[in-house]
Amino acid sequence: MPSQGSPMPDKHPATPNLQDIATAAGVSTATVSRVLNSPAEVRPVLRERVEAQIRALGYVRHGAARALASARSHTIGAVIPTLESAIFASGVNAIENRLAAAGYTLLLAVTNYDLEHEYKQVQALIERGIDGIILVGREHHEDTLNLLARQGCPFVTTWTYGAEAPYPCVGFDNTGAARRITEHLLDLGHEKIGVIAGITAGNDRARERIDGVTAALKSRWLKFRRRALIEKPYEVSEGRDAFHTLMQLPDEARPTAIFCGNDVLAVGAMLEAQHMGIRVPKDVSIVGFDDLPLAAHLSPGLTTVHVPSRRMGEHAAEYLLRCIAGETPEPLNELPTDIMVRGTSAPPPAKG
Amino acid sequence: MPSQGSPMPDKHPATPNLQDIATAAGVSTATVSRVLNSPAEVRPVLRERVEAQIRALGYVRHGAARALASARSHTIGAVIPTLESAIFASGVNAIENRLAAAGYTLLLAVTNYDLEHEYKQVQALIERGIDGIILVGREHHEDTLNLLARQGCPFVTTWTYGAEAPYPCVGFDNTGAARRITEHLLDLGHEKIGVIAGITAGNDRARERIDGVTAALKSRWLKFRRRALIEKPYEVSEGRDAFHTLMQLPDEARPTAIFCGNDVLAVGAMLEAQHMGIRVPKDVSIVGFDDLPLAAHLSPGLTTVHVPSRRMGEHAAEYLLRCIAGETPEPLNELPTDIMVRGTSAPPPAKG
DNA sequence: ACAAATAATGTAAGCGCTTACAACAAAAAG
DNA sequence: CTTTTTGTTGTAAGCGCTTACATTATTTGT
Repeated sequence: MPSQGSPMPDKHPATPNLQDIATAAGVSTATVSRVLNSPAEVRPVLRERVEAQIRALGYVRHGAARALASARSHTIGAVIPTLESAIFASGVNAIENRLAAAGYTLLLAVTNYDLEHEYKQVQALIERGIDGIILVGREHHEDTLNLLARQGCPFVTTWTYGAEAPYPCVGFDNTGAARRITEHLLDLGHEKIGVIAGITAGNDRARERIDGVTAALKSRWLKFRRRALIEKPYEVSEGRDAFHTLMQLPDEARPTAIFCGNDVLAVGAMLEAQHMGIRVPKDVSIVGFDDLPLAAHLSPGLTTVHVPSRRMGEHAAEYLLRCIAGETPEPLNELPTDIMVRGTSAPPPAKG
Repeated sequence: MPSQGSPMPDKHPATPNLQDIATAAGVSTATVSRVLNSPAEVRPVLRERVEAQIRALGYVRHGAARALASARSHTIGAVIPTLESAIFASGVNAIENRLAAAGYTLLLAVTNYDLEHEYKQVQALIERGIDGIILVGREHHEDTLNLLARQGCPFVTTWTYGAEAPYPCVGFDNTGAARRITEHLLDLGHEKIGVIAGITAGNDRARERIDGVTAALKSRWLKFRRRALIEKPYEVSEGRDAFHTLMQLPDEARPTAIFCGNDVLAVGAMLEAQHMGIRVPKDVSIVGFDDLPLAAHLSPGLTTVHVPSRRMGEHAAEYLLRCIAGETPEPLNELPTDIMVRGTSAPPPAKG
C-alpha cells in the first residue's frame, strides 16, 4: 500500500511507473516490461495497447530500478586525462556516438593526468554501475586495476598499444610512431634533435614518445642530449616558451629539428619561430604528434603523426559493447598511425 | 533465500553488499548506511568498526539501489552539440570538475546540432535518473521542454542569455557581443563587412551572432548584403573556403572586414588569406568569436570575442547543485564577454 | 477430437539500498 | 530516584523493475 495518508488519490500526480501502464492497459507489469525489452514476445494486439498507454501517460523507464533488477545499467564510463585537448575530445565524441547508437550512455570522468584521481573517478563510475569502462594509457594505479578485476568490470585501455600489453587495448604504438617520425628527420640529415615533450609524470604516452626519439637516435649511433629535452604541459604558450629556450642554446647544441610531444606544442613552436624570425623548415624543422585538423592547414603544413582518434574511440566502444554482449573480442587491437610529411620538415641548413 | 542451488556457499564470491558489511561489523544495515551517508550520526566506535569492514571487504556502493531507494542519482546530464569544438570541450571540462568536487558525476550526451536528436538524448538521460541537466542554447524541441517539466527535472541553458529568457540560463549575450565587435570594425572605418557564420539550422547562437552584425550595421545606416554572408560548419577548411569565396566577389561587393562565427572559422580565414597572399589586417580585417587559447598566439593575434566557457560551466554546475540542494538560485545569469582587440583588425585600405 | 507441444501472460520474488519509525539507552531535569 | 529529553541503533517497508516459473491459451500431430 504505497499511500501515505495524504488526502490526494495517490496515483495521479508525478511520473507514471510500470504498474500504472500495466493497469491502464489491462495487463501485467511483466507484459509491459516485455513490450519494452523484447517486443517480439508479446502479441501485436497487446503490444499496441501497451504502447498506446506508454505514449498517453508519457511513461519513461526508471533506469535505476531497471539497473537494480537486471544488473545492467546500459552505461559505459570513460576516464580521460582532459577534455581540453582536442584529440581526446574527438575520441570521446566518437565513443559517445557509437554508444548512443547502441542505446548506451557515456559517463565521463576526467583525471587531469593524475593517477590517484583516476582511481577515485573509476570508483565513482563503478558505484554508478557502469557496464564497462574505457581508460587512457597503459599505466594505472594498482588499486584501480584491482578494483576493476574485483568487480568483474570489463575495460579497455586506449591511446596505447603493445604486443605484450597486459590488458585489453585499442590503440597505437606511441614509441614506434615517434621513432618513425624521428627517423624521417634523421633521414633528412638532422643530427641535433630537440624534444619538447608533454609532462611525463603519470603519462606513459608522453614517455613512450620520448623513448621513440631516443631509440631512433640510438639506432643511428647518435646521442640523445638531456639538454635538448624540455617537458611542458600541452599548451600553445608552453610550446612557444620551450622553443624559445631551445633556440637559446649555444650553436653546437642548438637543435636543427624539433620533435614535439603533440601538435599543440608544435603549433606553439611554429608560432614562436615566426615570432623570432626563424624560418621553418629552412632554419629548423618541427614535427608534431596527433595531426589535429589544423595541422594540415598551417603554412607550412605541419609534419606530424596521424593518430586515429575517432576510430580508436569507435573501436573501444565496440569492444566493450561486445564484451557486454558476452562475446570475447580480440583484446589487442593495434591501429595504424601515419607519418604525415608536410612542410615543416626539410634538410637542415648547410653547415656554416 | 538468494541461493540458487549452486554447490557454492553463496556469499563469498562477487561483490559484498551492505548486508555483508553489516553482518561482518555486527551492526544493522541502517547503521552501515548511516556511516556512509551521515557519519556524524554514528558513534565513533561503531563507525570505525564499520569503516574497517568496508575497507577489508572492498565494499563499493551500489548506485542503482541507492538511486532507487533515495530518488537521487548524484548524476547530472549535459547535452551539448559536439565535443569536437574546443570551446564546448573546455566548458564541459569545467562542469565535470565542479561536479566531481561535489560527488556528482557527469552523464554526457552529444546532439550534433540536431534538436530532434537532442530530445532523444534528454530522454535517455532522464531514464538514467539524472538529478539535473545542462542544455546548450535557448532553442529546444517542444517535447524536450515538456519532458523536463513533466519530470520536474531542474535544468539550465548555457551559451545563451537574454533578460527575458523563459528558462534558467547561465550565459552571455551572443547578439550583443557580435554587435560590439562589429561596431569595433565599423569604428575602424569598414563599411563592407562579410560574415562567415556557423550553420544556423538548429543553432540559435549562430543566428544571434548574425543578428548582432546586422544590428550594428543597421545602427550605422549600412545595409547588410546577403551575398556577403556564408554559412559553414565550424571547421578550419570551411573557413578557408568561405574566405576564398568572399574574396572572389567583385570589387564593389568584396568585404574589407570579415566577421567569423567562431575562431575556428577565423583561423581558416586567416590561413587562406596567407595562402592567397592577402595581408591581414592590411588588406582585410578578420575577427572571430570564442577566444580559443590559440587566438592570442597567432601573428597577428586574432581580434575576437572572449567567451567565458570555463566560468559558464562552473556556474551552470553550481546552479544545478544548488537547485538540488533545495535552494532557488537566481535563474538568469549573464556572464560578461570581452572584445579582445588584437592584430587582425585595422582600418580598411585606403580607397583605390 | 484428444494429447502433446508451443506460445503468450501472469505471479511474485527479489535486486541493494534508504529511511520512517520503533526501541532502547544514556543524560538532563525535576 | 523518577520523568523527560536526547542520542543511537535496529526493524522492516518499500523504491520500480526484471525474470524464473507457473498458468493458461493456441497449435500441431495423429
